[in-house]
Amino acid sequence: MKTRPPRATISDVAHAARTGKTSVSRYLNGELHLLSADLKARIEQAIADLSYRPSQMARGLKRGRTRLIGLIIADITNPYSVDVMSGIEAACREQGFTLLMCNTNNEVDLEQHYLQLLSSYQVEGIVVNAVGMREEVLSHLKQSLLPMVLIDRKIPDFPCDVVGLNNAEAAETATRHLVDNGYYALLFLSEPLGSVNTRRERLQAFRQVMTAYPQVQHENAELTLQVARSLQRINLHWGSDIGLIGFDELEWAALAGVGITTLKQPTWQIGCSALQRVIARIEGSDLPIAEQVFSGELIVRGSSQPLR
Amino acid sequence: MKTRPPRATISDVAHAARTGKTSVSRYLNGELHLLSADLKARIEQAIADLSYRPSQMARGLKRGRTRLIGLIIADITNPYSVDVMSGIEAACREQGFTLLMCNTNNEVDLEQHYLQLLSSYQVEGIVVNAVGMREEVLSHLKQSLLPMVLIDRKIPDFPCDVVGLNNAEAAETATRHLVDNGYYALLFLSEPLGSVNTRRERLQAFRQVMTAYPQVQHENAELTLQVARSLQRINLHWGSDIGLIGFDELEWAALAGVGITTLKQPTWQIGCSALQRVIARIEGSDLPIAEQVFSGELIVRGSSQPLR
DNA sequence: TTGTAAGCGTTATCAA
DNA sequence: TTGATAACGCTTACAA
Repeated sequence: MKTRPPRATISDVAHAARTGKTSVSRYLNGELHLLSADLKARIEQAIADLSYRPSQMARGLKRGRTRLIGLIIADITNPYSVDVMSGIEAACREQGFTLLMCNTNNEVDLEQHYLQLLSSYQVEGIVVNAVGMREEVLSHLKQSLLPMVLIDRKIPDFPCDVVGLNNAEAAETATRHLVDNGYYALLFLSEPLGSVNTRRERLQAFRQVMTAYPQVQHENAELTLQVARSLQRINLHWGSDIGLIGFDELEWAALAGVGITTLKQPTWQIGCSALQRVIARIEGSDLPIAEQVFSGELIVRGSSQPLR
Repeated sequence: MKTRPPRATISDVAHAARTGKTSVSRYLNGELHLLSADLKARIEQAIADLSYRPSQMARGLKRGRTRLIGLIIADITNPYSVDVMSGIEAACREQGFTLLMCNTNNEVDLEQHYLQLLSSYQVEGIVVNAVGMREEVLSHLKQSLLPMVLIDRKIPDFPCDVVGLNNAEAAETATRHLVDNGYYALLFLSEPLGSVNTRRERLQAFRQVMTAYPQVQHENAELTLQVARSLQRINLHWGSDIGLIGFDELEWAALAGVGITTLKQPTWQIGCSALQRVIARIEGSDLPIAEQVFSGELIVRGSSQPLR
């Protein structure tokens, strides 16, 4: 059993600098105008000598501000989430906050667990990356009274700031692209719609565009066996003259066959904005609850160019 | 400016249950045998009524144990890192620890920043996923006196527990596979070797295997312009009869062309073991510093099957 | 079986 | 300009 040396405390510093804790605290909090040059120097020296770092635990306890922000992610292995995370992380750093990341692995119990956990560490706000999160899980979040911002997905009947993609615009862009490229039958694939706003918005835009092109067959399918049936109904044989556009850019999209056309989301930007919004709430902003959407970008590759 | 209701404290609970803080604390810490059934019930009720959650800040301050573990990752967008992270996260949860994840983005300054940050939150130990981390950065870590475990990569001249892949075995497997499949000229590609043990170990195993096959041409190259030169020297034209094996399994490996053969690392397992090792150190284990290696698995796809 | 009081490392109040 | 001193919410001797 080895035992590590205890950290230096503010009292140690005060003692080494032959002064009181108050002055050291002032030094730490930038109230330098209250300190004589001499005292300032002594404190500086003592801190260096003891390589003292203030305890955020004690600080948080006393001030009630922990400078901690919680991030709840449904699926940490999702590339979209990783990108968003990266944006949030950068924004946190810039604003002097620290991120407590939690991965719920799409499990309801974990969701609860982490929500309580974050609360017990007194995070000042949370960002929820709801991509892939099941609905019954999201509803738990409503209980939390913390400043909170959702990413990508809204929670039905729960007013909350949301930052995400302009789904309608993006779906419209993608749909028109296919039509313009001469495809004569379109299939819209989606996970079960449920009350997930992103899916509904994309589908609605798709249908809207379709009304302008009565000659183009179209169909909607949930990602189940129903897909096969729909393919059959629009008389399309998988593997021959079929186009493909996916939401979310993928690292390997250019490598798979002729390349897959994707609709790229400004993920980093989304993460960054979400964080700024939480911080605004933490600082007490009472702006009306809002939805902030960003435009996507269509990255055209071989999969949406008709074969000759 | 909205103001949120203050959290209930242990005193509030004690008051509501008509008892003292001590009993509530005992209840919270599972010392139930010391409480009468009646008192236990009152406390339970009060906690529920106030939806009280103990403050980990105060707890950590008092006990000196924060149940926090820091994770330093060089590149959060690296799929390998994400997998490892996932394993660590699961192990943390099981052991009742919470993870503070930090992404250094391969930047030296951030490394320093996060090291101090983790220390100021009094994490009880750290795991460093050094994949992609520059050497001069790793050396900063030596300063930390915390229980620490490295993943994948060692730090030169710094004795520390390491968990990772059995690089020699893996490189040997991959090399033999190529030879067995009839390739007659092998090229070993690597980032600059530097003093990075993983790269050196893999290269050494490669050379070792090569001594057994004098008829097979081979060459080593750093991932620079030198690659082109080496390709030329072994008289190989990129695009025709060339095989490929990559370290680390990739989600899309099967989708790219004929598929890319990869050497899959047991990433999750590695993360999990690393965490268990840190915890052992936290609990005071003074086992000798050790290196724990796992075997990789060769996932054979088209890229290592010779074209006819 | 229950409760009182001291103290963890900070910051805030107030007096010197 | 400085510095005691009292909290912050919890755990833990120690008493009762």
